[in-house]
Amino acid sequence: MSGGAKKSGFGHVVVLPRAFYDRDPRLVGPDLLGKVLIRREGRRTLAARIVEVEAYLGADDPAAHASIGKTARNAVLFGPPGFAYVYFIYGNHYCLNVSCLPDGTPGGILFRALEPLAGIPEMYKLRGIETDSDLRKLTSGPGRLAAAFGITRDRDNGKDMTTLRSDLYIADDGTLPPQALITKRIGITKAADMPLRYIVAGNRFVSGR
DNA sequence: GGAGCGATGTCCT
DNA sequence: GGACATCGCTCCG
Repeated sequence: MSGGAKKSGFGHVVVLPRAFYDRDPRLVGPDLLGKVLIRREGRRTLAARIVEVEAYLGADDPAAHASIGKTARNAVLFGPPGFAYVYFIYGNHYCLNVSCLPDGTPGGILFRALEPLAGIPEMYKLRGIETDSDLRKLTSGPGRLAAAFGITRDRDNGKDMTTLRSDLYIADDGTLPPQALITKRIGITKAADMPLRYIVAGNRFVSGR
């Protein structure tokens, strides 16, 4: 904004409130496109624009972790909205979700791709890849973006993402909502035809084709 | 540039 | 014991 430059590069940002997530994931998903995921990493700020997400529902969605009922692992999905659900997959990768719908009703949004905005050198460091390697591969894919933001289950699962007191939250920086496209979800075998993937039209950081 | 596949930890049956 | 909301490396065209 105007005046003195801020280290983060962001001026007026508004953290998305809990009510934003207290809705069906099929409404929350497209509304998250264009919003900004922010991590306070020590004195540094990591920020990236959300360009690809997927909705995961409850009992009616066989691909959703919540479809098997509440367990120790997926409990966050059954809790109140606006909390981070982080799980470990394929022995190598973490994936970040945010819970939706009121306490007792499961649902969430998986973050699949981001467009880096600030703290890019730190993201490369966290990914453990060369600083001059392809920027598109930095945060394009759920495992990649989690690594770039230093997200782990121990550190972040169950964290409130609706407050500045948290070191991981989502904000609106005033960018106009982008045009959204809806497609089938990626990388699943069950319920693979449900149109629950939301992407920013034409954005080069979107994963897949 | 695309298909094939191994690595690897955790959870649930 | 098998499945898994992935990634990056091969090998082939």
